[in-house]
Amino acid sequence: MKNNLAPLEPKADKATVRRHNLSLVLRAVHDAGESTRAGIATHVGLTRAAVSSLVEQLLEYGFVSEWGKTSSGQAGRPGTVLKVSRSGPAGLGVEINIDYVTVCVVDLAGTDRVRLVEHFDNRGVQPSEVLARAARLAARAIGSAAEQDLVPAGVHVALPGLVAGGTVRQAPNLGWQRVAVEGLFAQALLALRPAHRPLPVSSDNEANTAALAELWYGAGTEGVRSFLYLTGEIGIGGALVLGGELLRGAHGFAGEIGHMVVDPDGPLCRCGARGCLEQYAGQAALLRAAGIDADAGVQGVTELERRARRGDPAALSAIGRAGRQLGVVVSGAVNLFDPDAVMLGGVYRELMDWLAPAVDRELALRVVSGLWSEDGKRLRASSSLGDAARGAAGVIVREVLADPAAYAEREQG
Amino acid sequence: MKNNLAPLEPKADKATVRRHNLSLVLRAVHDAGESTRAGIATHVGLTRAAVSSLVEQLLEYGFVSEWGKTSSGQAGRPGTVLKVSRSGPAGLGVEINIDYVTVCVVDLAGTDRVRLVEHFDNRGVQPSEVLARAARLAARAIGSAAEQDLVPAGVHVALPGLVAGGTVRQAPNLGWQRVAVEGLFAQALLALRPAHRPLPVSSDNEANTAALAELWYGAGTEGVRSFLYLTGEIGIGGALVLGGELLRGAHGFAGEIGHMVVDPDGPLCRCGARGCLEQYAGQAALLRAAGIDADAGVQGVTELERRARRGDPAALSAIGRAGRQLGVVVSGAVNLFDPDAVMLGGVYRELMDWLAPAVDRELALRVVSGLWSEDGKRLRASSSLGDAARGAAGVIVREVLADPAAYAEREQG
DNA sequence: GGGCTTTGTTTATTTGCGGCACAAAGTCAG
DNA sequence: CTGACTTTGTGCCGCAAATAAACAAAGCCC
Repeated sequence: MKNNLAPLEPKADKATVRRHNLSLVLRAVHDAGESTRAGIATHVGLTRAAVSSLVEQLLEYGFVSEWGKTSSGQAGRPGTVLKVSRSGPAGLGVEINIDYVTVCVVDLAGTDRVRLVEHFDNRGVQPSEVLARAARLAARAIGSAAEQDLVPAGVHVALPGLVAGGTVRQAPNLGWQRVAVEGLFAQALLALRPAHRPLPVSSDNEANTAALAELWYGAGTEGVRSFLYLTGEIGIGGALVLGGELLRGAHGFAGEIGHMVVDPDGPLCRCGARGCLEQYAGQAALLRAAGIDADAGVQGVTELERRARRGDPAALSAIGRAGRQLGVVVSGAVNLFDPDAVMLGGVYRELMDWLAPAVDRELALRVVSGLWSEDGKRLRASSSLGDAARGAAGVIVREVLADPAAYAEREQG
Repeated sequence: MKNNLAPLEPKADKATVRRHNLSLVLRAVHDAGESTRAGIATHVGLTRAAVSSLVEQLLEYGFVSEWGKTSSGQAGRPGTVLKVSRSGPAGLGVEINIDYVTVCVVDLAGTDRVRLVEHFDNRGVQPSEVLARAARLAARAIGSAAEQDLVPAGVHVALPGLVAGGTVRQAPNLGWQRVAVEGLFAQALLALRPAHRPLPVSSDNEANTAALAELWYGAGTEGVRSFLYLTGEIGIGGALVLGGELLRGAHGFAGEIGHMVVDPDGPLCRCGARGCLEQYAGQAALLRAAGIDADAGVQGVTELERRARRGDPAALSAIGRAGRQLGVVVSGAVNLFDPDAVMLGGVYRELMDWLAPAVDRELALRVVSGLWSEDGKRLRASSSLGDAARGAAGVIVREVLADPAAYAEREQG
């Protein structure tokens, strides 16, 4: 009777209703792209009067703006066009990766308004040094944003590693261990802008925010709200999106697909175990199998693609083998999670043409629900429109959209 | 901008608030076991006046009942004791399995009030025949419940197979394919009780409801709200619970762990693929490896346990090997899903003592977050208190608890 | 220009919670 | 035993936010 109590959600009252409907209307305006009070009212089921009142408040706070009248050839009085404001609150996303840092500012409508990239090999550099560098870039982005009347509501930092509770537990590719990123980044940013109010800082795994970018900004995946996202880089990152929500797991470490097992007695992995997927389908393994220098990095992958395109047998068989192993593991993940689609990102995107058939074959063979083969487009390359930085910025944007009242109170009160 | 729109949730108004708070108070009473209006008020954050009004309504509908006064030695006026009603709405759970059918009625407090089991080999029998048999048992259970003033609010049917949208897509162990269980069961039940209002019928995978039973009624797992549940039977069933919610996947087929891959070139599985976990750690494989007749069923497992207890080397090595393979696959699932715990049910429960060390070793080696070894109790045998039928009944109970107003309206209006 | 339609606002009404006061029913100190 | 104190549960009033209905505004169409 007292077992495994679900924590009770907070009570509801008038204020809750208002907050909820405020967010509802804002998101309706967001999703419609262009709409009127009356349109929103019929869409969300509120009366026109209620929507009017809510929109008035959203206008006041600067979340939406009016854009003249609808001049459609329809009968009746034309409505006032509502759009999500192109100025005001925005999201700031930071991606810290092996050899670059990307910072971007996304407005409420979801468009990328500022983007700064700095190439620099972060391996072996002191974390605080890297974070300070990222903070400088972020500060510049905030400046550019201000020129467009955009004010970041928060920063979300994405990193390649296990991150939870504001700290990087480990990031093997960066060589980091137990780094309090949120604190360090906030500190560095505050030092650069001492006059300003500190920006709320949050952090996440890079694969997670990349998956969210795919969800929110990806092209050609309309209606896909549950998918497994894989990104082949130095390591293999993964993330799970279920019903439009990121699956973070009990401690925030979900999605680590790179160390699922292909062969329990396979080659030793740097994680200490044997036969991890990374040793078969990771970038280094892929290049090595094709007879290319495994440390060649991005150039190596382009070279591999070139050879595959030429029909080089060694390249094709290397990709095919990796694809099969990838398919074996991914089919397991699909059996566990039953997603709508599997998206391949990172280096897999370039190799998709040769990789996909092998992966798909294993999926069709091994996915037990028998649903895999029924329609063809369930294995896809990830869209180029979403990257980890944009997803990170999107996290902030979604927070504002989910509770505009909270943001407004924070700013005003 | 118009990408992957999340469906907007319904608007909120006064009625929504009332429904929400009604459920909140009811669940608070449920969780506390015994409480007073004032206690609930401070716990959920509402005023005593509001709670009074809500409780009055819950009393009227029969969800809670008063049980005299608190006679604690505390100063102040004693409060009226509130408990979840032991009569009124209840949950009816039906588990249809290979060689038995279990039906049980669970009251709002979560106690098992009626339980009927019928042993019968359902393999190869016409689905409609099996469902009719189950419906007869269910009708008897409804009768017994009525004698205790319990009225089922709905039936939830659990089956060993892929079930979604009210139909069993396939249940290899029963030999079923595309059976519309909900419709057939509802029809059979209605035929037995023509005078009564038809009971809402829903259905689910048996592993899913077993996992929910573990969540709601299991012992010794307080605070564990995210776990991977495995049940070794003829096949290997699995389910994922995340933050107290069952993870069903995009089509309802999540949790199929039995066909994750141990060795891509391993023995052929009846699913058509090679090297599935089931071929290594399934009941048949386990018995065969230990030199016991694989068709011996439950007796075979008891025999295996006896031999293991005696120290029979063949038995121990068979279990150890299966444990290792199980551990390999489960570690992959843990990396992907990052649960709090892994629960082993079914035949694994009896073999836990010899199985667990091997499984745990692989987990400690392969779980990449490095969290596995930090505390010891993350691999557990599932509790004996929860079975699939009870979990199924619990699903109905939770529905009522989640929206008592809806239930009351359905009954009254 | 008058009828029709649609939009957005205004006004009155409803409803559910918060705040406060108060009666009820106990404990505790002397 | 009695009065001070504490805690519980319940009226009563006010407020906020949504609904309902009426109305003015601003276009189409004949």
